[in-house]
Amino acid sequence: MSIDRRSGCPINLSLEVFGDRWSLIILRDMIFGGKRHFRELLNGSLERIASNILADRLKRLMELGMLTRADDPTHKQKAIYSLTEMAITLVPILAHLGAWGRVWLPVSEELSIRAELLEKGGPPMWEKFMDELRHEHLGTPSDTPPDATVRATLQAGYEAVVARKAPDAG
Amino acid sequence: MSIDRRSGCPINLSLEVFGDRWSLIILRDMIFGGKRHFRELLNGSLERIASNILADRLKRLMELGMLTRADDPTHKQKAIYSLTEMAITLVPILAHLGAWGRVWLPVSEELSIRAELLEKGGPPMWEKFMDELRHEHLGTPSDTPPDATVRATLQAGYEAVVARKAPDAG
DNA sequence: CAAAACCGATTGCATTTTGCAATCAGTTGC
DNA sequence: GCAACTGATTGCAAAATGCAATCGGTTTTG
Repeated sequence: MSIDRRSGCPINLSLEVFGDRWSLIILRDMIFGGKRHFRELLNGSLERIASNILADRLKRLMELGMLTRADDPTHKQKAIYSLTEMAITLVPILAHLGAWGRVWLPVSEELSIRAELLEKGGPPMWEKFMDELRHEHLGTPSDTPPDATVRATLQAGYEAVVARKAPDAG
Repeated sequence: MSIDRRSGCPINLSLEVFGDRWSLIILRDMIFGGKRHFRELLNGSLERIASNILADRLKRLMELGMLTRADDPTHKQKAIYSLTEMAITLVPILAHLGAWGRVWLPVSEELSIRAELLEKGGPPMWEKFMDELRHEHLGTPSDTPPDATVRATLQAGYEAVVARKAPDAG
């Protein structure tokens, strides 16, 4: 379950951490979707992860130091998963990954608007986003009002595209 | 063999292209190691890829438009694999991946010096490297002398570390 | 206060992918 | 002519994945 260490190459070691089809999807949903609970990740992801794979990856990501798990005080069974600093610093990689995919792959418009905004925001926006994630997951202080967060900005962009594409829904 | 399209999310689509343990290793060896032939990739990689996996991934990467294959005029059996623009634009992602791995994972000193130099060089160095790769793989013009290439710079850094660690070898 | 919905998983099982070693037919160099 | 090398392919065991059903417990609902 832990890391292979086929070689000490940084790219290889990074791939051994998240070089699979699901680990980064889970982290994406936590980072951009704000998901913190098992069921949110299970039912919320577009790619329909299976529950045993999700359980396995959450365990693995915890062992690797990317996530921590805590009991939810409001519900005796609920677990809250938090990103560690190690996972939060993946933001620039996810931004690049999204930008690359947007250029070369058949992305859908509504799902790529976030990547576009994040790319245009550049490193300053990524830094701000990482600070927000540190506040949210690690409890560090922050003075960003809840409606001016990067996540809210990305979400607003997404909703604007959806509204434009289906103007007379409802 | 081709892409799954579990969703149109750019991050997901990117993962479906190289979200496995070997695809990026192969591209890494072509980009940083200058490998162009099957046997070079087979015997050259530190991680000891199996020949069937290598054949499978080369085929897959060609189908996805990341590589092209041409006959080597000097040897009727030899194939030369070339990066496409799609693959060359992975350089910034590989640079970030290496930088992240260097911070968080137990990298070896001699194998991470390249990542360190590439990180310190920043986007200007990445652009220069991509131009060199375009020259090497796509035949576009370039006026960089062969000894001043980014790859040569990275290689020199690697050899300096190796020499320092074993000063009286040979 | 019982039924229903929800909680984070776990189990069983079929399918797919991986990893490894051996091998292939053709080409080249000596 | 023969050994070494070329890009692969084959057979097979082991591991990972995908899917559906289920678990024991908690909370909400009528």
